[in-house]
Amino acid sequence: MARCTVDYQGRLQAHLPEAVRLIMIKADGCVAIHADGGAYKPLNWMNAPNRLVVEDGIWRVTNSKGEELHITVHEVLSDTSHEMGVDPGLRKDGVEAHLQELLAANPTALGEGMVLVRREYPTDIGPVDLLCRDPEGRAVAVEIKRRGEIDGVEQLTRYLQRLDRDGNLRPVRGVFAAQQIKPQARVLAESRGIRCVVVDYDELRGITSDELKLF
Amino acid sequence: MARCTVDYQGRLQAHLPEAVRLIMIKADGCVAIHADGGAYKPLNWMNAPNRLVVEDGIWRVTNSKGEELHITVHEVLSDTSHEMGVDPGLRKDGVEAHLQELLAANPTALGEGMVLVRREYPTDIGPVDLLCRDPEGRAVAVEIKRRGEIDGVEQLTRYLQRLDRDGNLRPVRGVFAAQQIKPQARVLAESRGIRCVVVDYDELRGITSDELKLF
DNA sequence: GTGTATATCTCGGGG
DNA sequence: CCCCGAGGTATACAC
Repeated sequence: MARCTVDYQGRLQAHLPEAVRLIMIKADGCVAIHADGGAYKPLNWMNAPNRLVVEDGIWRVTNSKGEELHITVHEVLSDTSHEMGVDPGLRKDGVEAHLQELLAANPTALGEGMVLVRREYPTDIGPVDLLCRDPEGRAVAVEIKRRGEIDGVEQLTRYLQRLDRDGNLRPVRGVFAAQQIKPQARVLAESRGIRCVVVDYDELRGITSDELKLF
Repeated sequence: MARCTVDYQGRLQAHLPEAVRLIMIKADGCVAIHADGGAYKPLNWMNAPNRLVVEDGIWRVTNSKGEELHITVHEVLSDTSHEMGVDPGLRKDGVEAHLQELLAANPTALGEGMVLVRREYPTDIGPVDLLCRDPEGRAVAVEIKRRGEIDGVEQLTRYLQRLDRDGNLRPVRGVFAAQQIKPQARVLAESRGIRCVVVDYDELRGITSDELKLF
């Protein structure tokens, strides 16, 4: 805890007038300067890897990209340090990757008789989440989101344009699959002939468990 | 500082096994749980506004959206508190808004004889950064970015489609202006007839200062 | 409140 | 190293 003034120069310029703040330095060397409010984002920071030099009450933090953080410490109110060891890390469930796994295992949730060709089907502008074939054997590109917004429709549109150049696939239809689809995104998708599918994560997980029980 | 176990349920599910971590609570009530590394982002957090109830060594943080953060505190290693007062706040320079100001003051940096019509020209899907007229009086929509990427080209494309419906403006040309333009973004822009302009922030600032000196 | 755009976004994965 | 995509994105601002 210290009364300090801070200047950052790098991707932009920023200045913090003198005030009392929390300065946090982690084991990897990263520095964060927190005010007493405003969510988890610090006012100023410098990520690892960096170099910290303290001289005449001024902390100069620099990195290889030429960014500089200068902390002028006017008064130290408290200075504590703790050994913490390695953190075992965070386990997450329910992100897009899981939705993709579940849909890859249950492509019929995207439409009657749908068959998976492959996940992360590559194009020269990035991979399509799923490439499938419908019952008539036509190619279907699937973009999966947790929350379906306009950006996702644009992304799928770019992939469709790309895939349509491939004679073995053309014509490629599009499916936009999400747990929730915003009205604007739905309008844009449907105006481009892209079918929207709302998927239920818990239901999908149930189907997969049921199948596992059956076999 | 505490040895703790953490569970979050809300927009996803997440679990943190027992370990020593820093638990930070700010004046606005927001909670952040930090490991000793990994930049400024906490492992888990709950933003303000929320409600914190401590009972039997379990901290239950809930908010109105139905998100829940449970911190099971096994051992408290240190517990400190500081009064900090109100922070005077951060001054920034060099973000997109400043680039927009500078280009609005110097539209000729976007092309010979370019004249500003207005900043933040409204459309029904959001405001265009700048609307200008070229020397022949034709409308030019300008999208400004610090770093020009594909999303920005898509954004400008949507605006151009919208603006082209207006008989007083049609046909509207597009200019994509950024301090740096990624190759993919340039290819996409130019394939859509959008002109790319790389602008130098410092040079632009210099021009503006020079003009101020002249008058 | 939704909708839109920005961010020193952060973070991770793949070439 | 850059590029690209996801994020409990957060944050600000307009409607």
